[in-house]
Amino acid sequence: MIDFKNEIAKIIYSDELGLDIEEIKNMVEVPTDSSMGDYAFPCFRLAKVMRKAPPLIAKSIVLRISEDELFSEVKQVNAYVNMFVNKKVFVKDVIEEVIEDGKNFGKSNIGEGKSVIVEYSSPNIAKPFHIGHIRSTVIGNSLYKIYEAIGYNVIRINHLGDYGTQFGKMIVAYRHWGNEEDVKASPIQTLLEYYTKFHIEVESNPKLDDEARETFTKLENREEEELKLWKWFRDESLKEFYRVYKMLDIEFDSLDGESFYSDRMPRFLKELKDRGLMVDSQGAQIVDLEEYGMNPALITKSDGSTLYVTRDIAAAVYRKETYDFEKNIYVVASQQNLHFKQWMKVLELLGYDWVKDCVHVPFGLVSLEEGTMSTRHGRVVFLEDVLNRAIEKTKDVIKEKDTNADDIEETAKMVGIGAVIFQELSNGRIKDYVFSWDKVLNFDGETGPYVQYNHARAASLMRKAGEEVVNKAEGKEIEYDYLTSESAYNLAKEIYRLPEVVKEAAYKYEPSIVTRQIVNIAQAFNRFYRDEYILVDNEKEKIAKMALVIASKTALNNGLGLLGIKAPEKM
RNA sequence: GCACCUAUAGCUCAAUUGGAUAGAGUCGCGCACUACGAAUGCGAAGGUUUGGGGUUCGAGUCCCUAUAGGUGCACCA
Repeated sequence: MIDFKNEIAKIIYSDELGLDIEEIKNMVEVPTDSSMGDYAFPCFRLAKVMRKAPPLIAKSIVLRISEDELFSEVKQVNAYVNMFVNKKVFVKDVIEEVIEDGKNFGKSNIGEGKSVIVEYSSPNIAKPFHIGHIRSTVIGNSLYKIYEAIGYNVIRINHLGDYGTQFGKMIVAYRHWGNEEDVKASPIQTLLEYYTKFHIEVESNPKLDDEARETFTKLENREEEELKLWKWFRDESLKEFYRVYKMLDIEFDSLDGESFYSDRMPRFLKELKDRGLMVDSQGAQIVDLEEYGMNPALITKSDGSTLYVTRDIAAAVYRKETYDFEKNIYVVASQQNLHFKQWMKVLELLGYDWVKDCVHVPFGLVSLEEGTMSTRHGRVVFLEDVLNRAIEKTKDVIKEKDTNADDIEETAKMVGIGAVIFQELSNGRIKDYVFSWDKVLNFDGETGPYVQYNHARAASLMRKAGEEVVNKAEGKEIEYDYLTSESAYNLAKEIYRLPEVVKEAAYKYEPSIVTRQIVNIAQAFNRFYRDEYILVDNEKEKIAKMALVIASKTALNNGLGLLGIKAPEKM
């Protein structure tokens, strides 16, 4: 597609400005009010260099941009150069590109030949998969799709919380009060009960804590009995996690969690010592970070066992050496901001300069109306329940509306689960939010079902138009004179933006930017649908309009795909 | 106490990174299903961008400060 900002920058560019084309391109903006133009160039910043009043500069620029093929009108308004693009050229350019690219529309090859790692989901073994986990899981999955779309080879890592003192406690609890059948029947629930019981019992019997630490040390030393139990707990938990991953259609390339790095740590302990970074403090080994305004990083406990700072250091180095990433992205809650700053600083002090390519992508807290989530106090909403209820709700809606959905079961899954994912990805990640059933089960307004609905409606139009018309539209036998209306043009404009929005989302690690754009496309499609009757008798007009319908459907489908949401043909 | 994050319409959120008259959805109100899907559309209403200073041609956006909420701060992850 024509890169209008770039075209404008090329025209405006001249040596005396002291700016390169890329800088000028970044100055080109889209006016908030489209009646002022499709693109605008503010001249304030040039005033200093050129020693001329901004409006005069604007005037001189206007003279250099001819009203030719690309622009139908260029005018100066105060310090701005306002440009209106040639609608016919623009609509043609967009439609032909989308039809040609099809499923690849929105993609680019910026990342070709390069790898990024996305670490996401990372639940703790033997703990329930609850609504709090949806954020990392769904944001990470979307970032994977977004980075893949801009050409990167993406490695998806589920950094399981499968190690640490907690497993010492779990094993101790199992030995005291557990039995095999209960665990097999309902692994996570049972293991959680043991874990909770441990915390109650330890109040009156502090020796249990010592026992747990010893047990964990045995696990670290890979003693057979402990290792066997640990592996069993892990496998049973994973089975339950995968039920949810399957519903969400999410996969991973690696499940190497914390345990995987357990035997890779001595190397770093040595490096830290050799560099004189390791300090003894109250029996523990620390790296002092006071001069960087941080608390010390705890490397090993007084009993010699390691902590998660150490494991994250080992993990980062392992990943660099294994995958040679350009970027190593961690989708982890903002509560861990300090932790990430700490271990990254330690790596920097060790001289690993690539640590600058490790990015923590934080997100805000999910709480319940009753307060912050707490499995031990029963304040928890399971993700699986949320998905199931969304599916049930969708079934009710389908029955009530008596729609033309073919397979109710399948459609309800697409729409219900899509609604939950969409909701999660519609706000900026850093925002905290309070989980609400009303909100997650609301399908009106700027929601997943709304976007899917418009996609289904476009599909419906294609079915009604018939194969012949669709084929001609896809064969680009299009008379663009039929697509000159304001609503057709605005729709094309929103579709046009998708590829650049994908890049922005990648660069900012922010899927919600894509979410917002597909809402814009759906809204513009709706307006086009309202303003113009599409299945007209005039064959050529019908084909032209169908081409725009197809382009809209493609854009919606691809956009939803980047969020990890399916686009039903009927619903 | 210190550090980081957040604060925009009744509610949930945007605002092209410092640009023109701050936009959507939702709630409530009033409309529209006898051409293509009402999970929809249209209209009106809704604002001292938390308060106060500052920086400059220009500030919701940057700086300072106050307030409110959240998160984190040594042997859990």
